[in-house]
Amino acid sequence: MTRESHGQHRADDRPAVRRPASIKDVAAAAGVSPTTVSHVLSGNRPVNEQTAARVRSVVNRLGYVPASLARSLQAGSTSVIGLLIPDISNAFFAELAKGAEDAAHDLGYGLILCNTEFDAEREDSYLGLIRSRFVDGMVYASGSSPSRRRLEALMGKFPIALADEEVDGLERALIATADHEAGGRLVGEHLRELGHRRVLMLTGPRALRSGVARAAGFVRAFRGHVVERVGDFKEASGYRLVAKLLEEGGLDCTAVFAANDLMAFGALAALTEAGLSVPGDVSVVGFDDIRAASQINPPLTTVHQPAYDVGRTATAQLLQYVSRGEVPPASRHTLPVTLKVRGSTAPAAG
Amino acid sequence: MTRESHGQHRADDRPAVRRPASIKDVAAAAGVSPTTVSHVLSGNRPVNEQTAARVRSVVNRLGYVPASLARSLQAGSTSVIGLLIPDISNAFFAELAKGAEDAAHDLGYGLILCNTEFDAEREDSYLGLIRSRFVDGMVYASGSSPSRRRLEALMGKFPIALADEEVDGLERALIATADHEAGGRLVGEHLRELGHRRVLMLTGPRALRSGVARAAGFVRAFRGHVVERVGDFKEASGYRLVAKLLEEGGLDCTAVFAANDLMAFGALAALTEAGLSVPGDVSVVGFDDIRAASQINPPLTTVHQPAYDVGRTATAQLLQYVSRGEVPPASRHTLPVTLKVRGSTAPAAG
DNA sequence: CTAGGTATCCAAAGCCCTTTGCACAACCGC
DNA sequence: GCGGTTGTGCAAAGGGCTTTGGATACCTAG
Repeated sequence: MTRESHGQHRADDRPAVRRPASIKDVAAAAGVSPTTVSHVLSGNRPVNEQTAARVRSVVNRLGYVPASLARSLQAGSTSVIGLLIPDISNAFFAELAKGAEDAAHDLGYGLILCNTEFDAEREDSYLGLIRSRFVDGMVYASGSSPSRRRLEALMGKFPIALADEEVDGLERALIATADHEAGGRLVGEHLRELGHRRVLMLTGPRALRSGVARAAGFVRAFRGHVVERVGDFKEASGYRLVAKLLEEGGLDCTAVFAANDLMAFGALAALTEAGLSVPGDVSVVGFDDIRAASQINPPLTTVHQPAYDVGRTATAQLLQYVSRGEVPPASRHTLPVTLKVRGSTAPAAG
Repeated sequence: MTRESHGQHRADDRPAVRRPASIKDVAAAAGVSPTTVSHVLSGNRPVNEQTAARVRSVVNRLGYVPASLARSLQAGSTSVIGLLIPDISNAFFAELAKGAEDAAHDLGYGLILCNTEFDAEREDSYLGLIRSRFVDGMVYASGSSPSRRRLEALMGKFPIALADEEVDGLERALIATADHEAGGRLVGEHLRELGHRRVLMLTGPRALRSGVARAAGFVRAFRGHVVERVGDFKEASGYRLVAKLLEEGGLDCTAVFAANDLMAFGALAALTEAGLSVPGDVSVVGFDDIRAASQINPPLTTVHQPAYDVGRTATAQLLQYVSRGEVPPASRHTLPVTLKVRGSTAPAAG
């Protein structure tokens, strides 16, 4: 009992946060029932204009704002979705996030940022958001492979859209993705036309289908010798892989194709440090066309991915169904990519 | 008729989304009361191990996950906060967002991304999130000035933290910001030590307090002659201002200090085009240390801002109070900046 | 004068969960 | 045996909102 009174009202101590006005307070102050207040605010049923005016005035005076939580509970949906991405500080995902945010905001939805750092545990904790129905849906862009199984189970029960990502055996899914295979093909053709015959390809983790598609498209179009090294889409890994090869006695390739721009940056740095000139000695190609790609020296030849559109399309598609309480159907939206030829590629030396 | 059959048999069709199991369903299936289920799951009160096991098995079988919405309603808080920024595709804010997200996730909070594009209307709609108590707090990083007044009113009532942002006359606020003044000072000292005596300073709009602080710190430490030109933080303005001075008969300065990296890039381009060598003839310094700064040629000497830490600190501070249901006190956290000396600065010629 | 609107408003039933006060046994030491 | 623990589980009271089926009063028409 003493403990209770301690919490109740510590006389000389004002409460940490004053309880905000509820619909009951408004009703009482206006001399009507909560029902009427609700009707005035929502317009769901007609209310006598005089009464309505009185209610509105009280609402203003008390600064009443309906608790969206209660409304959501009653409505059975929150008007919030999640966006699951590995790394918001990667310009590609930032751009994608912007597209997703725009689409969500257009339809009055909020967007919860789920940054996973490719950490399976973190991803799971964020997927809890949808299982506990705190979000009405989820845009899933490139997660950690360990959770694929879990994702699969979720997709049947909850509205999920895949952005720039594919999942083996998940046919029944809503997917918006750039044309990775075509992107790889464009690079393959470009390097081939420049006379390159031996290329170092820095891929991402094999579990990510998008990366696999890029590599496949490239190999198919290039038709030369391809040395493959597996990285993790981070700048450091591009640097490390190339530096290691150089140490071990030479690259033995006239070009490097990195599966994303960040790794290309890393490769560029390693090459430059080793005294090699780009594109004089070695050509470098990236993928994504993040902003820095055109600002770096030399400007990076890369495949432009419509990151913004991918995010926007995936989200808009998802919401089209979520907002009607439906589970989205299987459908695929493949967005075109383009090759941006810049200064980092040149005809093969020799 | 055709339309309906298109949507599958509608008469006795299952609903679009099956109603998920509630605590009542679990209780009924396990032959206990909802109370007991709650206790089993929360551990708030001891439950007979045999009963608990039975409940847990039913929970698994039904795939029951408590509706976080109901829990939040009852608890009076949602464990979600908002992050309001102008542009997530700007690398600085993406980094800041990452810090904020990390801090939030560490404490089990979700983060709603509020991207405003400097649009006052959009900002207001997002501030509704906090007024309707859908978020427990808000990290506010650089909003549109029109809403300052509104922000001011909010700060008294709701938990809000300012990130890398200052507001005139808003003393009673929780603020985390980089030490802009010190950054300017570092640059001032650096150029002074290199023997520069006349410097062209490209500032940002005077309305932004952070830019003003940078300039003030610089002037104080440099103690030489400073020519000031006002830009707008964009690359083009850096180019334009320098090009114009060169046309009008010479720079008459041995160094340029731009208030951010983008303007420094512009300045660099203008100088190079005019046949001047950097840093041979003129030294150039930027501010922010965005990625491209180290990749440009020559690599840019600049002030590194801890964007990640600013986001993280602002959020962690906010949550420290929010998680206890308190309104955060006025406090200021100034984070240290560092000077990155790279290839764009050298001793003054002559 | 009554049947059938129409305009207004309210009571009560949820939405799904957690918390708290009790009830009921079974058991303890004295 | 008696007051007093422990262990175990339930009923009921919210938390703040929306929705829905009346209730009430007042009218209009037949």
